[in-house]
Amino acid sequence: MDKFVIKQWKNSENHKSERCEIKWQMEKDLVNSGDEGAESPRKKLKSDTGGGAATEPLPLLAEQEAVRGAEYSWRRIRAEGLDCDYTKLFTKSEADEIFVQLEKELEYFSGDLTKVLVFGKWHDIPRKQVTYGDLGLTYTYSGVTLAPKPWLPVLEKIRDRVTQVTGHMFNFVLINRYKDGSDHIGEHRDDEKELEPRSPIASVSFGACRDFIFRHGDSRGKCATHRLEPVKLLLGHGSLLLMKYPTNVHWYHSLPARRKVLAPRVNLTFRKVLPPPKN
DNA sequence: AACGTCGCACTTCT
DNA sequence: CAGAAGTGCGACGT
Repeated sequence: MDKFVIKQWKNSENHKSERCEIKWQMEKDLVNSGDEGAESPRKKLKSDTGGGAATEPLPLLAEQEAVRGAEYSWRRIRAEGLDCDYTKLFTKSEADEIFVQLEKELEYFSGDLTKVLVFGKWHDIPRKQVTYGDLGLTYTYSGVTLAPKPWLPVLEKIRDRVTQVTGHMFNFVLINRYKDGSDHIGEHRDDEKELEPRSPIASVSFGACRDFIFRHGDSRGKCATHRLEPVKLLLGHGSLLLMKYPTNVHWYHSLPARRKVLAPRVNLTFRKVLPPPKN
């Protein structure tokens, strides 16, 4: 399966580095991404000694324990107004297979749907994007309205696993593909008005392991009113990050550039989108 | 607010 | 240890 993944990747159009380097990185990413947990292994990342800190070692949450027994171990990520749970959703071999299938079957948006409107200016987004979900829903984001394509079996499989493990149902998924470490997404909150209020968002990742950073809204800028440390996670191959209310009220999140990452990552954020208002 | 890019200061790597 | 590379984050835009 690894060979298949690597072959698949070598046929991809987006890279400038040596093939052997890419192959090596891909192997490394896939090997490393299986069990890294939510906390960065890098020493510079603060452990929970300090102020707004974040992570405790793996207690199981009662309701999920009832559903899945000890099969999934969860890491709670907590800070003031931040409430997330992280677990490995798929085994490495399951995740490898799904990743190959996603790379083969997903059809990303092109043309106008690859741009966002900010301050009256159109920008190409530094990633690829597509939405799938129940037909009739729409999702509007920075000047672009995205209509979902119909569910694919592989997406239903992921969605159903998320439901099984979290007890939450989702009718929509926004998919972002980061071709390498230069692709990224800036700080934002998922506060679109067509999201069901207080519903959690389930973020499932495949491929390269990437840093993921939360910053408290009031800690940003020159006149910050709070001084909360950013909360930094690593999102690994086959992982699930469940972002629960009220995380998205006060915390911004981003996937920063990581120039040394050479392999692609595909991220799926499952959401509960309200049906369009009747007119 | 938006959410991207840019520039600069700082840190980490080699 | 010094220069290069990588990162964090505020400023800016319409």
